[in-house]
Amino acid sequence: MSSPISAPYSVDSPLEMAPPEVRTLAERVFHQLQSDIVRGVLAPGSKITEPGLSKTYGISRGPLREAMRRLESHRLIERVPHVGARVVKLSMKELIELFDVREALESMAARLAAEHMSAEEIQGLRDVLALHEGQADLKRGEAYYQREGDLDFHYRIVQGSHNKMLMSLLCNDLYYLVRLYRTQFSASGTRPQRAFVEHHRIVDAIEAGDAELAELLMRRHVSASRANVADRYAAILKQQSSESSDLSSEPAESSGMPSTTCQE
Amino acid sequence: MSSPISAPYSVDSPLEMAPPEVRTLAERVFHQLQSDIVRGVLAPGSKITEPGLSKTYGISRGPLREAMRRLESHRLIERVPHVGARVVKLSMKELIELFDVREALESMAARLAAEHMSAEEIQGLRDVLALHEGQADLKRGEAYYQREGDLDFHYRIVQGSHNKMLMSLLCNDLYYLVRLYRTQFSASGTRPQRAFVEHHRIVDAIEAGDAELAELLMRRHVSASRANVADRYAAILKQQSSESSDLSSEPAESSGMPSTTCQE
DNA sequence: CTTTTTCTAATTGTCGACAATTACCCATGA
DNA sequence: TCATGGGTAATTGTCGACAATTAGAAAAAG
Repeated sequence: MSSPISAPYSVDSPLEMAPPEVRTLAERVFHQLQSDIVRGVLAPGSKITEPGLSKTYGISRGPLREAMRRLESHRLIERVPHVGARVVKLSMKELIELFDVREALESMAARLAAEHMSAEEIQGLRDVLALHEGQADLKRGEAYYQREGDLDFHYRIVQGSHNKMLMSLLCNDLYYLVRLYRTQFSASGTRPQRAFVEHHRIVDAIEAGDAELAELLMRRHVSASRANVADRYAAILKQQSSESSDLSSEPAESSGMPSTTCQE
Repeated sequence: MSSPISAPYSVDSPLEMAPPEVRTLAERVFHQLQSDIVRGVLAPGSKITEPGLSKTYGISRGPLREAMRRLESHRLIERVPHVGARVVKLSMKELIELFDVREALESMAARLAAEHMSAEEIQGLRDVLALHEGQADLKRGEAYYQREGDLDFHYRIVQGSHNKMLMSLLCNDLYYLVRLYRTQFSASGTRPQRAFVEHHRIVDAIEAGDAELAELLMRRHVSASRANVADRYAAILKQQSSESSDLSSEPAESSGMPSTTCQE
């Protein structure tokens, strides 16, 4: 059913990697749904119903509910008891918050990476960067490869931190959210080129073992990315409001469904 | 069944707060299990079986599995397909990692709290601190109230950050883990007194709106706490190894059950 | 006595059906 | 015309039973 998307690049990219061992139905449908949400097949804010998905994927509601529970804990869908679930739709405020958390966590990852990354890991990082730029030069596939390549870069640095707690938080909880928003707002203008430079500077700092510099550069890098995304979001929001002056982009407060409940 | 533990202090503590609205069986058993694990009723590393819990709590396996899924995503239990689940048991390395992540996240929370906390919230913080110290002076209940009070303090600062993503990560994912380890290693020596002082300094910085200072002080505070915990852990580990020289405290690598899988 | 193999029992994964709650539509009234 | 009430349909929550997989013990071979 879910044929693993054979990535056109083969530096064993951690993204879209064929799920290690999908031995249970619940896991399979979980990965399928995760992919569908992240790639925009299931639009943000759209309501998803158990009988519907049950028929769509041809499985019973049991495994499906487990998959949905996992999606909920990964913040990809939002559920309210006895009502239903819908694909998460980040408001601009929440998007900023996500990047703020990323800034704190990834700058820490960069510092640890500078301290703990092995020569092989650093070489792998450079390979990703080279591949990444090569495809960007070709100007083919536009922003797609750039986006995935960028995420690959961050992914590897987090892995290089050798901190499993950090890896779990960033790779499992936050990156899928980042990829979700990226289906909507891709980097624009001169941002990609500058991101390239920043990536190289970060790797240089890591290779030199300069933890402080790596941390600082990563902090700036994520911060710049946040500013870019905020601009894009504001622009789109402005465009939408000029078309129809409703405030449908902030359903968190008005509707009865809280976007993120802290005390459950 | 699970009578909400009526806390002896009543500044509407966010911990042990009666679950807002437990309308579904799965939620109830989730909170019950969460409490049992955190309080040590279910020992770390002990295996938990679905039929067993099903009989214990008198419910079917359906809601139970949902509760276990949620516990898994909150890192309180670890599951492997077709094998079973067991209560998480943090190794020293993982404990350090947890505190490292806390340091990055909570220092960020302190900075944001200094920027966004209202006068009422700050007053609430001071109340918690006063209550906290009053009970410590009484020397009654020993470390228990101190621990919960400390967590209350951190909890409120995170809330004061007004960053829902941060609140979710810290309050839902990490604090329960912190509480779990605290059932094993309570603060020792002169650490509680110094923690008091540090708490006050942090609140002072927040009240003064000094974001940078608040961030720095919180970073040091968590770092000091980590050092204390590491010492305690090492001491206990040494004691255990002198009793019986097996290496049972590091089951993550040897056994087939990985402690934290990043790419699932 | 050790090692391998097989078998049994227990546990997990999956399914379909029923009960409980909610949302929506329509009728009735002011 | 709008608000309010009830009723119906759909969705979610829960349960028990069956199938698939694994762990452990017992038995057989070396």
